[in-house]
Amino acid sequence: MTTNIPDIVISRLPIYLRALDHLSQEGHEVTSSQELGRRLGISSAQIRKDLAWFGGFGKQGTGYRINYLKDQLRQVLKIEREWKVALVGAGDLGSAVARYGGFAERGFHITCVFDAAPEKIGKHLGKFIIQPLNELHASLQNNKIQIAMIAVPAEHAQSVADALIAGGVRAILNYAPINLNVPEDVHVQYIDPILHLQRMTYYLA
Amino acid sequence: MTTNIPDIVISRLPIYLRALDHLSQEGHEVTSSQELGRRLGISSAQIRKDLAWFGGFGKQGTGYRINYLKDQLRQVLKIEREWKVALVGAGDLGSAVARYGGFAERGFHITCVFDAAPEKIGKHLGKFIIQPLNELHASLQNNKIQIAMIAVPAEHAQSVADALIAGGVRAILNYAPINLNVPEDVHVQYIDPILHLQRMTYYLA
DNA sequence: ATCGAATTGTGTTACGTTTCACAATCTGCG
DNA sequence: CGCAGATTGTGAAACGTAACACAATTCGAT
Repeated sequence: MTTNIPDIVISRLPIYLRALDHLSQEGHEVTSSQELGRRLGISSAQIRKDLAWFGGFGKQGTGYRINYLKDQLRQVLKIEREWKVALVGAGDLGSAVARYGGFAERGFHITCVFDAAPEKIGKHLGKFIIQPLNELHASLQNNKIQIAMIAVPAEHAQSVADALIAGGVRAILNYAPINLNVPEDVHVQYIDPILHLQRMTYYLA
Repeated sequence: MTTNIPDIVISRLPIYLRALDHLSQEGHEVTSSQELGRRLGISSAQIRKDLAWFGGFGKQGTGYRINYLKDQLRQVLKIEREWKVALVGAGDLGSAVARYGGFAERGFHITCVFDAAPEKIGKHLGKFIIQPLNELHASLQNNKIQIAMIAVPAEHAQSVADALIAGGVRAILNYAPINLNVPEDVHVQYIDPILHLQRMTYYLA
């Protein structure tokens, strides 16, 4: 199967999964594309089309068994397994990220933390020991790390990204407010709250 | 001019603006759609089309004067002014948000901080005093606040959003991992790093 | 056993977005 | 001055995405 599934479809699957989790918690065992759509503000047709890329997960007349659908989506997204994650930057933002328990809870385990500042090296950040950047390459490779988060100042983000990629990282979550240039086979996602705010003010009076 | 500009166009303007800031800092005075596009991984045609929605900011043969274009974009996005922002939730995440200086730097001034926990009320968070939720409505209206950030647990996010909207908020930046149902005239943006990570694992081996 | 209400999966149509391609214009230089 | 090179703004074409609409199926009620 060489079908090329649109990235925009992939981007919605985690959202469906999140909604399915909530439905589970509320005691539901079965749901429908309509119910999901109502909750998410997405048309039921789109949800069905999205899921159809990966197979027929539902039953006509009945809908979708929530637990089954969750398992299937987790497999599609490859999050039924655990992932190791490197964190670069142990400043305010990096520290907050390292202390946040939500990543490990969801199977993303921070395994290494790096920082450039000599005075921080060797100190603990949560349960991690901060390593110097010159150990980055070796640590990434020893731990076979494919995912990294960047929480350094914008001016250093590109060189950090280059080093991460050289060390084998293929997915980057970038908290630095700058666009990264990366090879085609490397995936980058951006988190910049300012961008979101600036996008909304346009619509305000 | 009742032209309805696509939201996807609006969403790119802050990105252009960020890149223009970097170009300024590097000493450039003029740029072109090509140069911008190269930096951002966006086609030059798209950048020109996007900007053309708002007028001819460039000069044929020459390109765009960076400072002029920045000013124009800031006006379009309504970020040439200062905005007051309310923050709900003073837990780990809320505290990190409150302490982060980047918002004020960009004209988004956190003005009120709210939390449900009685033991936090009246304490300082950075330079803000944490207020109880029952003061939310009055404080929003007194301060004419239109923008809010939600940093409470998922299960309380919807009711907080409802209260914010009742108090006059029209733009919400939601850090809680849940979809919010809001009226048509209210804008919501989401920040959930887990979603970004789960979206990238699909492409990893 | 049959009916009716609910719901999926999907071919088709409608809509939205991006890219192409080029005339128009600008600048600097000989 | 007049030309070469660069670059914008934009109509038209190509591409991508979402919505529509319905046959097929399921299930519970009678």
